[in-house]
Amino acid sequence: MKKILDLISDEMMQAFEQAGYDRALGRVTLSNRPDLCEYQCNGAMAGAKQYKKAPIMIANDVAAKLADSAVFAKAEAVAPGFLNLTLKREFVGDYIKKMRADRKYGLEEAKNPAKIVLDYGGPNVAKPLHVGHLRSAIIGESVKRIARYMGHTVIGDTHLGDWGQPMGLIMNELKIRKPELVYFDENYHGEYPADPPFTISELEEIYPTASKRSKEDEAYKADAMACTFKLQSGVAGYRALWKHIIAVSVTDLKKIYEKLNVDFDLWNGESAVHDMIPGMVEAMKEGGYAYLSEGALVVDVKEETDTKEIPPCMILKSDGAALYNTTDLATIMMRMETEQPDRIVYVVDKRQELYFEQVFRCARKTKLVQEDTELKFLGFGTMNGKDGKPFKTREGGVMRLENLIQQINDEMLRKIKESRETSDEEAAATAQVVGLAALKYGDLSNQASKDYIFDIDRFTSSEGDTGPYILYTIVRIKSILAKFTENGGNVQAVLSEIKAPVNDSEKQLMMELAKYNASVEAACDEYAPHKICAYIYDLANAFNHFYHETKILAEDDADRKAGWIALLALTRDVLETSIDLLGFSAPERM
RNA sequence: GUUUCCUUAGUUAAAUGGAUAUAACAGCCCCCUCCUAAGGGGCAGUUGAGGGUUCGAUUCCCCCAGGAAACGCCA
Repeated sequence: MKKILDLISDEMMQAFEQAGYDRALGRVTLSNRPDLCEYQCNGAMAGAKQYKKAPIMIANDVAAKLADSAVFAKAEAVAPGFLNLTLKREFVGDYIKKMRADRKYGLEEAKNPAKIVLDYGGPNVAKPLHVGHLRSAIIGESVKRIARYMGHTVIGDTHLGDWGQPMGLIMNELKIRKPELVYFDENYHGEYPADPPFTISELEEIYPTASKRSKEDEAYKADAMACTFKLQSGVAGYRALWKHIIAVSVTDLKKIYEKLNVDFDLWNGESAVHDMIPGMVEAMKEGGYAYLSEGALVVDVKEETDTKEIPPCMILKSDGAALYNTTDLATIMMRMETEQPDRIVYVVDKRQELYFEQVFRCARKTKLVQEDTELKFLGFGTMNGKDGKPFKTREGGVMRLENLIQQINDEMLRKIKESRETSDEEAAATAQVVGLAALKYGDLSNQASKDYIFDIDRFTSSEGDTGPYILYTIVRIKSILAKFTENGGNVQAVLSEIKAPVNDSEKQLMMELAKYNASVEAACDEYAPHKICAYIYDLANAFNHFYHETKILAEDDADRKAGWIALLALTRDVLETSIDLLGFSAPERM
């Protein structure tokens, strides 16, 4: 279905053409002055020079052609040359009626669906998720859902950190604590136990302890490196132990991601590409791309158009070991082999932008990807505390994601109990649903690339531009529809009864609904979930305004009432589809 | 030091080069015999400084001030 703005523009362009002007001038935009008109066209001013004519004269010529337009109730030329437009009620009602009948509410899927690998999440094995992982998860999940809804094929890969030094540290510490474990007996050749020799909480305690000690104790560090080496070279006991670490961690990670309503198609870790590294490095050497510099193996990625110095991309450290770059490049290689994506998108902290620029250039130069494979860095800003500095616990430490979620839920629960009589059970369930919306909306409503301030009071408030406000609006609609059903009405039966709007707030609501397809499309093209947030906030506002001015269930005219019920159902459907794209949902009551 | 990004109301955030810069929160004032007042309506308050391009600049260019980040063996 065409976007409403395109339909309006078509009508305007035709008028420009009929009046003897370039039709390209007839592009219409949303009004900047809602007090004066609904839509506007500034083409007359743009064309003034070309036609050596006062803008107002051009605008008058065009307006004359629109006198009996089927689209515009009013099209007037205003000084210095604006064309102020008001839509016909029938035109708006008709558009919404068609939108209702459309499977995706008027949204057209992408003409060239792409296969996209989306790299987000980035958790590390044996380390609890902390607030730093939050944005990647939330933004990535939403980008994934939006792109899929637009018809693209998206593969979400968490790119687990499961291979490097941390693994060696854990194993070494474990060896010290429990040397009797069979995994450390290199003469053992039997089956290894199926149950892990540690719990997740032990694991989470072991890593920081080991990490700290390795910084103070050289011998300890050397032992840990030896463990890393044994793992990477395939010593059976170490591999078996490592598998336990992964299994225990991933189970725990999945639990928390589930709480966030985030899931991945692939749990490939850095380990998955380990075996590809030697071949890849060799190919880079043979291709004449990689050379030794200061002892390390690097690939130059400078380009003539650079305004800044881009350091070469390091492939191997001077001790010959692989590093982050190496695994990322190998991961690109693997993805190209297994998935052949058109696009690989990384949802990563924006501070890594230069690093990824190097990796992308290196991948391109060494032909790991095809020329038309798009590599996209989607950097996000930091979540800050109220002091404007990166978010910390009161003690100054890193806050675990679990605790953050719990804080939001507790606050939500407190608010629910304060405002309404409910059973403890229902209140707790509602608090979870609304809490997640508060958290996600609070994050996603900001431009991903910007830093933002995490403010629990603001996010959980139902006043203003917040998740709870959106949910409350949906719940209100559901409540009316439920009452309608209770009184013997049938919502399904009246869905197609949408009519031309009879009052202003109804028309406003319809015009907001009509922007749905354009909003989702823009959000997808620009990887910008915040555009969907802005859209549903406007829509919720338009609905609440309409709600206050209109007594829906008390309406005597059955026809009119049916139309309103249909409008409500559509509003609910659009809102619920939208929040699903953002990665949260609404309760039945709150 | 070099480079990049940012600077909008008291605060947090919006605005393909268009009119009187848009909202929210906080502040002040109204509205529940009425479908959830977790709502609605109203008042007041803003583009860091200076140049330039343009009929028109928050937006593009230059410069200054303030902030953040990145800058080869961490990820």
